Amino acid sequence: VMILRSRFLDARRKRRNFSKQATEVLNEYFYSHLSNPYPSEEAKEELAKQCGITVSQVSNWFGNKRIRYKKNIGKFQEEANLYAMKTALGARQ
Amino acid sequence: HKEEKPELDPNNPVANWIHARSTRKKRCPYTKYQTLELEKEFLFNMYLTRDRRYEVARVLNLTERQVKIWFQNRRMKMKKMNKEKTDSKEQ
DNA sequence: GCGCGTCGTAAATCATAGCC
DNA sequence: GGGCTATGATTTACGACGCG
Repeated sequence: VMILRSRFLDARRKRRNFSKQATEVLNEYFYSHLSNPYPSEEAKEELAKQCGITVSQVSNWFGNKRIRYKKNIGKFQEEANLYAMKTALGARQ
Repeated sequence: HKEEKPELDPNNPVANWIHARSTRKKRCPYTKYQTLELEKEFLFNMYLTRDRRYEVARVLNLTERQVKIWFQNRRMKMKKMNKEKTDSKEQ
């Protein structure tokens, strides 16, 4: 009964945007691998775990991110700078 | 630290990414009728015979290649749905 | 080699969350 | 509340590679 109920609710649950922290993790990976933003299956599993989402959702996120970034690099410049700075600072410590 | 590199490069980092062929057909969403008929056929059998493929393509006004690829994609979708179902079941 | 299989993806499109 | 854009998911179409 619990299973049926949760499945019913899951099916009808509305999509939510990912948490700020999850988006943070995904963006960090994306911008620190900007020359080749194609995580391996293992990397996707690790990201999924860190973000509390599924591997499929990680794949969707990278697919969307790559195409949207490519379509309008200018729009993402500020974001790119932000994460580049963040990883630079992180690498220094 | 290292000399320059990957981030921040004002030059297009996208240049290295793989690109679709310019000859690729633009995606063309199928009609409700086409999709419904394809789903019915898929329910009947997940794999098409050559004759069946020809018939379906003719009736729905699609190419045999489109029908073949639709079935390939549909099988991948089913696989994904099954995986998600079993994944959520065991936890 | 051919022909059809899966796998991963690009790109367009869909659906709607969420902001102003 | 209503329009509008951002965002996550789904749908076509292929390239790469495998197998019989």
